[in-house]
Amino acid sequence: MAAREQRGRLIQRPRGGAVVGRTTSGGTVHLVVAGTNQKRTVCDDDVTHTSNSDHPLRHHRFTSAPPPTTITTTLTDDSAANLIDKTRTLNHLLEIHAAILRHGLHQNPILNFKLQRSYASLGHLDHSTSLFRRTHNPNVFFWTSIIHAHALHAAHHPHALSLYAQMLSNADAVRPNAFTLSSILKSCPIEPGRALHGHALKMGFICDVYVGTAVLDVYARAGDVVAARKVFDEMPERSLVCLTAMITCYAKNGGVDEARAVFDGVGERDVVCWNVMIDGYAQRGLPGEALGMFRRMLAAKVRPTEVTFLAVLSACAQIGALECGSVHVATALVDMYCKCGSLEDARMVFDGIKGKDVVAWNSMIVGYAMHGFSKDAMELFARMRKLGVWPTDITFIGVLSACSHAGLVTEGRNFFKSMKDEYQIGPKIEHYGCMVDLLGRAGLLDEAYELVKNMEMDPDLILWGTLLAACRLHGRYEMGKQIAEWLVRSGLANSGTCTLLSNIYAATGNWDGVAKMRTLMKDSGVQKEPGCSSIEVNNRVYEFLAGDMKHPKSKDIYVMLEELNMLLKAHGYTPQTDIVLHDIREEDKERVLGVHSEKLAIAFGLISTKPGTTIRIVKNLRVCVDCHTVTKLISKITDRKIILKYWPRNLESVLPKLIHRLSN
DNA sequence: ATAGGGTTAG
Repeated sequence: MAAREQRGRLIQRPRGGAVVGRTTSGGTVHLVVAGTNQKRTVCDDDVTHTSNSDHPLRHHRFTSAPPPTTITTTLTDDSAANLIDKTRTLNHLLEIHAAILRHGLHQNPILNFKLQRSYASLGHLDHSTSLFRRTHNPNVFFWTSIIHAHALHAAHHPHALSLYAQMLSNADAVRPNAFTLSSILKSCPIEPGRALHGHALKMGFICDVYVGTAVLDVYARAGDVVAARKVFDEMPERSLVCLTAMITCYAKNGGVDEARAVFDGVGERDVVCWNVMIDGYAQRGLPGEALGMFRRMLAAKVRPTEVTFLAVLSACAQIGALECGSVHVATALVDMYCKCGSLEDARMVFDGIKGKDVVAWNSMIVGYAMHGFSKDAMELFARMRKLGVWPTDITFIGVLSACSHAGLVTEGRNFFKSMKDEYQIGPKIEHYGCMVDLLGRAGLLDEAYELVKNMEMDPDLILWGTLLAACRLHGRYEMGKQIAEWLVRSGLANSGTCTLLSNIYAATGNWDGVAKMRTLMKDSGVQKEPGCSSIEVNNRVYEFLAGDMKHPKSKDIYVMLEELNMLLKAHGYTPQTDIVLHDIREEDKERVLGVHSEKLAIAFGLISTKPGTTIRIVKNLRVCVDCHTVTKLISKITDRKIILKYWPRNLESVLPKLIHRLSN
């Protein structure tokens, strides 16, 4: 045992210091020892041999963690190989190893090989090396495998080089091939790397795309862009990995533009390729470009990894927007994409999060629910529960509003009940809000009103507003009028209440009431925030107010609107003029409706983006019924996906702001 | 029968 340890040290640090280089002369490869510049031959005795009888594992019994598979007494070469391939834990591997020794199968080089690889891949290089050391005359496969195992971690690179040197100078002189070369190149700094490049050229290995890429990478790591490019240019074929190595080389050595040029020429990009480009921009201090790339990556349906998040985080940090950990950042991104209406992008980021916490689940569930993807929200909730993640009150906001959007009254009632009974989460006013919305939308206004009256807390204006909106939706004007007038009388009303009451008056033809409300709103100073719709085109955010003429393309926008109007009417659309709060002529009402800010934004989106592009509008106020109908029709007529999102300004969070900032 | 290349901090 002591002798083996001593030999181990000897191999790691040969006489004179670490092996860092070697030279080629006339096709013969010699080893150069650092510091001495002496040539040295590693003798065969450096390789330890052990026999089955003295193996420490022979009588090993494992008591902790039962093995996943029972090892039968009839272990064969094939079944043993099979077991090794399926092994995922060290304990199980040790168990199999012991069984192999007990059955005398340890002579089988394939089994030994597989064991050695398994130990290495499970992160136990020590076991792997010790097994390799006990192997008689390892062939080129064994050598390549053990060298590769050492090449995977920078800490073991000197040892990998030492092993390579031993392989060359062994009595049996195992000759390296392209596989061996590509493995050892990973461990090489520029100096032995350059020599190996020469060797690869001489032996014709340089034509191998793996070797070529590894050589390119050696120069890239050393910052020799010219040499790397030369290797790249002379390669007979270029894989995605090779292209990525070239992009990395440029990106890391101050040539983002050159990197981008190569990147643009890549046909099918994978996540690593995108990561390199995103990180390249982030490292060059171009966070806007980095985030733009990230968005493009998501658009290309490439799922981000934690490396992506790191680069994106770095870009965000440069803008000074984020100061939190990576699950949090990823969740913030999910949230951001949900709020911007990009549910697919949000989902892509969500799926990439390792170790999702309940906040991450909540963001995605609420995101789906808020955009009417009730089924997805419910499915995600079920999956979350299956994985044992305990819901919070926010989860139920998502679940309940999903029920509300889908009209699932019974399910909603059950969730509301289970929230208290099963999960011990006391409903907050927001949950009552969801229930009122659910019942209200379903026309069950009396039940909704009862719920509000029996709440353990005082209803707020949002809750009343929900109920009032439902009253208007189902024509329950009397109930709505009573509630709203009471709110106005008790001085609780806000602009929303007044607007709704005006709506109700207008709907019932009570123009005196409408006029009274207008005066009241003016006098009491309750002001309606002007409706404003924004749209992002070519990385710029454009804002529109109702009847806006300030946009340079206003003329085109209005021409487009007129054309749309014609088509809409041909599709049977009639403007819902009853929502207009002015006692004016019918055609004037139509005119007022026709220039609502979201319609202008949509028209602008249609004339300034390519056919088929999704149009995303964010509006600060709720979208009126007419605009909702029109938007759905326009989407159908123009065959465009249109996302019209209500997002109040005062609730705007950091990330949507970030997007706006980046866009300006 | 058994092996290989590209992305991660200031």
